[in-house]
Amino acid sequence: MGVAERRAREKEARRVQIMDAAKAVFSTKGFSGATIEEIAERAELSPATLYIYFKNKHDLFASLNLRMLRHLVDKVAALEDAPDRTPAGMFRALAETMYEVYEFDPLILINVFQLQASEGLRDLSPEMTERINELSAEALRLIARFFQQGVDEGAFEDHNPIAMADIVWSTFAGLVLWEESKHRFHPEKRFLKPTLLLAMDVLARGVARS
Amino acid sequence: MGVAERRAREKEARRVQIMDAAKAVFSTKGFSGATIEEIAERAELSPATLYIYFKNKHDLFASLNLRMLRHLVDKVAALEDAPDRTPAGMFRALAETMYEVYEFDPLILINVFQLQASEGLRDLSPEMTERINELSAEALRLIARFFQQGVDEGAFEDHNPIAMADIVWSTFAGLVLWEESKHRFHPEKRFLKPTLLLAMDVLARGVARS
Amino acid sequence: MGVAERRAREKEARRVQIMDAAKAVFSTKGFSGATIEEIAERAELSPATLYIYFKNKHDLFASLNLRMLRHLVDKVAALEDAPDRTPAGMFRALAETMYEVYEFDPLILINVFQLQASEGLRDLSPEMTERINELSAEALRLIARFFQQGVDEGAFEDHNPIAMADIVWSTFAGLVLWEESKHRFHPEKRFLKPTLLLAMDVLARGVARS
Amino acid sequence: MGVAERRAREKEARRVQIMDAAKAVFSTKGFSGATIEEIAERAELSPATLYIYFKNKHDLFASLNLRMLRHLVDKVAALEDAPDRTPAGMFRALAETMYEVYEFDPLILINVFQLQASEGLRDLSPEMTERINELSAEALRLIARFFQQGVDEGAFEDHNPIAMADIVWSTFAGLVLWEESKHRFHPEKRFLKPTLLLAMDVLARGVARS
DNA sequence: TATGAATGAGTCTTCATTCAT
DNA sequence: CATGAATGAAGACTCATTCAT
Repeated sequence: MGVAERRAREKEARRVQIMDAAKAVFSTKGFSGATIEEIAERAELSPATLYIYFKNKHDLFASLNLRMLRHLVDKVAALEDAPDRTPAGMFRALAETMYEVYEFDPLILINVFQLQASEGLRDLSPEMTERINELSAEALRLIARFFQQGVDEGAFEDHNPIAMADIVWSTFAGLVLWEESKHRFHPEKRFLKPTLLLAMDVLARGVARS
Repeated sequence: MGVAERRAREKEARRVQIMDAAKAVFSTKGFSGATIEEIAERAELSPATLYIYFKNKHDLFASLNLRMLRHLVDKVAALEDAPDRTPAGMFRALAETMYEVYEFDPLILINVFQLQASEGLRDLSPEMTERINELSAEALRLIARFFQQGVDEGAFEDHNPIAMADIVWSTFAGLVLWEESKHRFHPEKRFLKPTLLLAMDVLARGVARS
Repeated sequence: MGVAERRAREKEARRVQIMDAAKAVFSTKGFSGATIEEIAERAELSPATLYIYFKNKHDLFASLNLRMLRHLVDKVAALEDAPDRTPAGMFRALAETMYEVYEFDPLILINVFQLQASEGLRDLSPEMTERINELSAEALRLIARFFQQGVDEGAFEDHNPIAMADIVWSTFAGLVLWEESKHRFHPEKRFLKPTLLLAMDVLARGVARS
Repeated sequence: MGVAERRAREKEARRVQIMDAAKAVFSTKGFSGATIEEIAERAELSPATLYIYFKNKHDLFASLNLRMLRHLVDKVAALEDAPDRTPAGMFRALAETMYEVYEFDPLILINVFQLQASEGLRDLSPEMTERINELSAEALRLIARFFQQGVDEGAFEDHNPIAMADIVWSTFAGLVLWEESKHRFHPEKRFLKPTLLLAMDVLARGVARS
C-alpha cells in the first residue's frame, strides 16, 4: 500500500506542477492566447502528458479556477467569526481577506475574474460551468449574508444586501484587473492593497448607519 | 459630385456595418475567440472585404475601442459643468454619465473593459496601445480632477484623488463586467442601473466630509 | 480620322506605361512575387484598368518578354552583315550586340532569361508559349548560322553549330543573371561588359582554326 | 538504445522524404509557385507535419539549397588535386566535376541557380542568405584560385581570374538552366554533358597560352 | 475608357488532440 | 506512466479577377 500512496502523491505532484505552469501562462496570455505546448514546456513535460492529467485545455483552465474559487469561498466563509462587528471593522476584515486571497495567488485570481469577464466560460463543459457558478454564487451569498447581519444588527443602512454584495465583489474584481492592467505600464508600482483598503473604508462609511 | 458624396456615404455605411458586426462578435467571444469569418458573415460581406476597410483583425478591434473610449472621455469631461456640487450630486452625475455611456453601446464598453482586463492589449500595434492608454489615462485624470475639486471645496474627505478615481473606475468596470457575466445565466434581469446608482451613492456618503 | 489616330496613340501610350511599370516590378520581384496592384500603382492606374489592356497577369508578362525577344532577334539578325569575318571580329560583334541588347533594357532581358530558367513558361497560354519559343529558337538558329558560316569559311573549328549556339546563348544568359545576382550585394559594381567581352574573346580564340 | 537509434534514423528518413518531395516541386514550379500542400502530398504527409521538420517554407527551400551548395563546394575543392595540369586537362576535370554535381541532383542544382537568378533570395532570413552567399562565394573563389594556378604555371593567358571564374560559373549555370528549359519541349533529349564538355574544351583552348 | 468595390479561391501557418510505442 | 510523431481543422490574410457605374 506504500506504493499506492507514493503513486498517488506523485500523481498529485504532477497535477500541481502542471497547474502552476498553466496559471502562469493563462494569466499572461489569456485563455485563447495560451498554448498547451507552452504550458507543457514550462511544466517540463510533453504536451501529450497534460492529457493524462486533464481532459483538455478547458478542463485544465477550469480546474485552476475552481481551486481558487474554493479557496476564496473558504476565506470569505471564515469571516463570519470576525470579532469586530462595527461597519468599519467588518469591511476592513473583508478587505484584508480579499487581499490575502489576492496575495495567495494573484495570477489565478486574475484568471478567475477574467473568466467571468469574458470568453472563458463559453465552451466549458456544462458541469464545470455549473460548479464554477455555484462557487461564485456561494461567495456572493456569503458576502450578502455578511451584509444582512450588519443590517440586522443595525450597523448598516438598509440596502439590498445582494446589490451590496455585487458592489463589493465588482469593486474587488475591478481593482484587481485594473491593477493588473496598470502593471503593464508601471511594472514597479503596486497600488492594490492601499486602494483596496481605501475602497472598503469608503464603502464602510457609506453604508454605516448614521 | 453627387456621386462622390454617395460613395463616401456608402463607404462609411460599410464601415459601420462591419463595426456593428464586429462588436457583437468580439463582446461575446473575446478577441481571440472571434473570427473574421464570423464577423464577415454577420456583416453579410466576404472576409476579404473586411480587409479593405481595416488593416487587420487588431485594427478592427482597436478602432472599435478607440471610438468608445473617446466617447467616454468626452462624456466624463462634460461632467465638469455639473451644477450640483454636493458630494451626492457629483457622484450621482457621475453614475448617470457612466450609465449613459453603457447604454450608448454596452457591447463596446464591455470590449473596452475586457481589453484592459486581459489579453486584448498584447499584440496591438504600439501606436494603438499608446492611443488607447492615453485615452484611458485621460478618463482617469478627469475623474481624479473631479475629485480634487470636491476636496478643494471642502465637500470631500481628503483622500488621494488618484486612488479614488481608480476606485470609481474599477467599480464601474467591475459592475459592467459582472452584469455581463450574470446575464449569461439570468438573461432577463438587468441590475446595472440601480446597482451603479447605489454604488455611487454609497461612495458619495463614504467620502462626504462629515 | 484624326481622332481615331489620337485614340490609337493614347492607347498605345497606356500600354507602354503599363509595360514599363510591369517590367520594373517583375524583374525585382519575379513573376509570382509581383502583384497586379503594385504594377498598377507604379503605372498610376487602377488594377482594373490593366485588364483593359492585357488579358491577365500572364499575358502582361508574356507581352513584355515577346517585345524583348523580337528586339533581340532583330539585333542578332543584323549581325549577318558584320564586315569583320575573322573569328575574333565575329565574336566581338556578337558580344557588342548582346551588350547593346542588355543595355537597351536590362530589366526585361533578365525577365526573359528568368522566364526560360524557371516557372515563367508554365501557365502561359499555348499560343504565347508557342510564340515565345519560336522567337527563342529563331535567335538560337541565327547564332548557329552565324557559326556555320565561320566553319564554312574555314575560320572556325568544326564543332556542332547548334551546340556552339547553346554555349554562347547560355553564357550570355548566365552572365546576365549572375551580374544581377551580384548586384544585390555590390550594387555599385558593374562587371557585365568587360566580362562579356572577355568571355566572347576566349570563346573566339577557343574555336578559331589554328 | 536501439529505440533511440531507430527513432533518429526514421526522423532523418522523414526529412529526406520531405526534401525529395520539395525539390521536385520547387524545381518545377519555382519557389512562389510551389505550395506546401503539394509538397506534403508528394511526401505522403500532412502539411502540418512539414512544420515539425522545417520552420517554414523558406527554411525548407533554403535547406535544400544549402545542402547542394556544400556538396558543390566540396567537389570543386577536391579538384585541387587533379593530376593533369594542362589547360585542357584542368578544364576537362572541371567539366567532369560540374557534370557529376549536376547528375548527383539535377533538380536541386536547378533550384540553386534559380535561387540566384531570381526572386529566391528575397524573403530568405538574413542568416540563410548570408550562408548561401558565403558558399557561392567560396565556390567562385575556388574556381578563381584554380585559374590563378594555371596562370602561375604559365599554362593560361593572364586574364583576371575572378572574371574567368565568373565566366565558367555562369556558363555552367546558363547551360543547366537552358537544358532544363529545352527539356520542356524535347523531353527525350539530353544535351548537357556533351555541350558542357565542349564548352569547357573551347574555353580551355581559348585561355591556353600559345 | 477608367475605377472603386467586392470576392472566390487559395496559401501559409498554428494548435489542440490522438496514439503507437 | 510518458512521449515523439502526426494530423484535422481552422484561421488570418492575399490576390487575381470581375463588374456596375
